Parts: sequence; structure tokens; C-alpha cells
Amino acid sequence: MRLAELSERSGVSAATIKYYLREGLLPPGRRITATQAEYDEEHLRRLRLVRALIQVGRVPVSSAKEVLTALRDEELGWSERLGTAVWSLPHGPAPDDADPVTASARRTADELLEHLGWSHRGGDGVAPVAPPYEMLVTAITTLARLGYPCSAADLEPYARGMERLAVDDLDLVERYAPEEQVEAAVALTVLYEPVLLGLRRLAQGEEARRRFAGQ
Amino acid sequence: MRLAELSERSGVSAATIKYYLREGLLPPGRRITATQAEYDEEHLRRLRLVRALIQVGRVPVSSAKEVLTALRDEELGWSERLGTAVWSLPHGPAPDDADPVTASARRTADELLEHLGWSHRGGDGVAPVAPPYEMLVTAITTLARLGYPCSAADLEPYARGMERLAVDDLDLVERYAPEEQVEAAVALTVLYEPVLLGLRRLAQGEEARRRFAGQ
DNA sequence: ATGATTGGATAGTTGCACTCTCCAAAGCGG
DNA sequence: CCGCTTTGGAGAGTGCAACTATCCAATCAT
Repeated sequence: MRLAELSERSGVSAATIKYYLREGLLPPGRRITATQAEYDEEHLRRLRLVRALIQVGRVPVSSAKEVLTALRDEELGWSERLGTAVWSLPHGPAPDDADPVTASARRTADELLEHLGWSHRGGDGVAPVAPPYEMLVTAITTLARLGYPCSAADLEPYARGMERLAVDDLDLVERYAPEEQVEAAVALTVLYEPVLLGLRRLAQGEEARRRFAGQ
Repeated sequence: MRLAELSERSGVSAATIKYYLREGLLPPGRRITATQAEYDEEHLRRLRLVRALIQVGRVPVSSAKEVLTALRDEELGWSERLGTAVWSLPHGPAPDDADPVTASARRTADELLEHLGWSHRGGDGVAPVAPPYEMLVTAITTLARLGYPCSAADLEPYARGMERLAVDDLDLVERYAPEEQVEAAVALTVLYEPVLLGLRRLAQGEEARRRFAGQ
């Protein structure tokens, strides 16, 4: 199919598709002549994934590129690809280690993870600290600075909850054929986030209604 | 204290504080003379909340203003203030109701919420549909379009998980004095989101490592 | 043959979140 | 009292991200 048809079938404007091609978010089409290229179903699929990551997952274009590059990287195995993709996701401002509040938050996070038996550092050697861990530290620091300190004990039920959901997440991923699993894992990681946050806000509304009925 | 001191104590540049004052995110200081104003601890506290919402919670400035306005609105009761504040939070693109996939997603969401016994529509009368519900519908639609359909049954464990966490959330809020609870609820809703997402990504990493150890 | 279409390159637009510059009034040290 | 600095407000300017519009030569459809 031509770029115009790709545009029509995806609902993404031709100009935007050209932009994504330039930025390397989509691989170039198969060149037919000097001025024309042909796109296939795989391009359509990838374009839809890009739009989903950007619009629903709020992933910046540059990070989306990294995520997609990791997905396609034939050099890496299953878990490296997934790891690289997830680490490319946005994770907010880095913690400021000069700040004593950050140091305390880091201790809280370490205590929590140790208690849970999670290894938050990458595989072997001098692996960098995982972005999700940094994200956690930043959030705990910010809460503490605002006067809402949370201890490892406060966080444990949240961690246990996420631990249970991770089992469901991986079960869901295993429904798919092995060669589809990495993409499925990324899509489910990112696109279940709004599902989770939406359900959480609804659940809070329910619980608040239950407790403070007539106020 | 003067604006300069507010800046120093919060770590926010004076120019940015002026910008927030202009945008109405911070109430004006108490005017001392025609060209000087005095700020107090309450301003400092609010400024820190603004920064936390914007930087860690990824809330746009304009939404942060709505959230803060709702928090301060003396006209409203406890739950209206909290509801208005949470509804002002970003919730992604609205679902496209012309699309049949959206209609199907909406049925899935309705089925789930009915099964759970949650009331996703506001209080009385012709209340608008809750933004978190719309957020959920958009996410389910996007997943379906990408070839990752999820049924009400798939979503139930996630909803149950969030239901349990909402209880903990509200317990945490009730630690604070009644007049502090609305702000605490907003801060915890928004700032626990990175905590939750960070823990989820870490938990997925753990679970993936457990299942696919040597790949 | 000829008018429309295609894909690539370049430049322009929009929105957001600041950031800079200016300025008159105020404070302050001698 | 007099320079010198500081203050807060207003408006314009900046940088970045994500598009969007314009051009253009090659090509395709009739």
C-alpha cells in the first residue's frame, strides 16, 4: 500500500507519517521507484503501536523510538529486549542525591525491596540503577518533602498488590506466540497503565463514597 | 518572607514563582507597600505542592490550577472538592464514540463496573461521565485495536487489586486532620501514581526473571 | 501529453513552560 | 538626603516537542 492508504487505514495524517519515518519510528517502505515506496501490514501495525504509545501511553517521540528500536533488535534475547524497552519509558526527573531527603527515601526503597526479596539492580557487574527504582525514589522523596512521609511498611501493600498483578500481566503475555511476546509485554506494560490508574481513581471514588456517604 | 526567600527555600526560581502567581497557581502575597509583598509558610507549602504535581505528577500547569482552585473552594464540601480536583487531573484523549471498537470497549467497561458494583457516574441527575471511566474506555479501545483485546474477566483482577489499594489509600488519608484530608487525598492520588507504576515495572521484572530465568 | 499524485526535504506553526528584560517604587548605608 | 541595590509586576522572548505546510522533481493514470 502507498503512504496515502497507510494514512487512511490508520487515521494518522500523511504529514505525521512522514515525520515518523524521518524520526525513525517507522522503518522506510520498500522502494518501488525513485519516488515511490510500498508499505505493508507490518507497517500499519507498527504505526498503530507508535500512536498508542504516544497518545495513550504519553511516551515522548524520542523514547518511543528507543522502545521500538529495542523491540526490533535481533541481537538481543527475549529479556534484554524487554528490559531495554521498559527502561526507555519515561520515568520522570532523576532524584537529587545531594538532598538528604532523597538519601532517606533511598533507604526506605532499599528496605522495601530487600524485604520483598526483589533485586532492583540489573543483571551482572556494575549495572546502572533501574529507572523504575529511581522513579520510586523520586516519588517517595517528593511525598516526604510535602509532609506525607511513607515508610517501607506503608508501601508494602502497594508492592504486594503490584506483585500479584505482575503475575496476571505475565500470564496475559504468555497467551501469545513467543515471537509476539516482547511486543505484547511492552504494549501491556504501557497501555495497562491508564487502565490501572483509571480503575484506581474509580476505586478511590467508591471507597470515599462508602466512608463519607453524606458529605 | 519576600519572593526571593520563597524562591530560595523552595528551590524554585523567582521568575518561575512570578509566572505561577500570574497564572493563579499561587495566591498573591500580602501587600506591604505598592511594590512589595510578603509570603508565609502556607505559600511555601502550596508552592511545593504545585511543583510536585507538575514535575512528579506530570500535571499540566492549567490543570494544576484547576486542582488547586478546587482544593481551596470553601463553597464545596469534602467530597465535592476531592471529586472536582481528581476530575481536573489529565486523563488522556477522549474516546471516539463514532468508532465501533470504542462502543465495544464501553460495553466491556460497563460490564466490569456493574459486576464490581461500582457506580461510575457522578452523584445525581444527568451527571457527566467520570474522566477516569473515559480514560479506562480509551485504554481498552487502544488495546483492542492493537490486537490485545481484554475482557471484563481479564480486567477484574486489576480492578480487585485497585479496590484493595483504595482501602489503604483512604486509611492513609484518615491519618490526617479533617481540614488537611482533601489536600492529602489529592497529593496521595497523584504522587502514589509514580510509586505504583515504578513498583509495577519492578514487579514485572522480577516475575519475568523468575519465569524466563536464563534467556 | 498532461494533470494529479507520490515521497522526500525544508521550513513554519502551535502550545507549553518557563525565562529575560525592563521599570518604577522601596529599602538601606553613609 | 543621596546614591545604590532590591523588589515585584508586566510583557516579550526562548527552547523544546510534536506536528503541519509548502515545494519539488519523478512518476502514474488517462
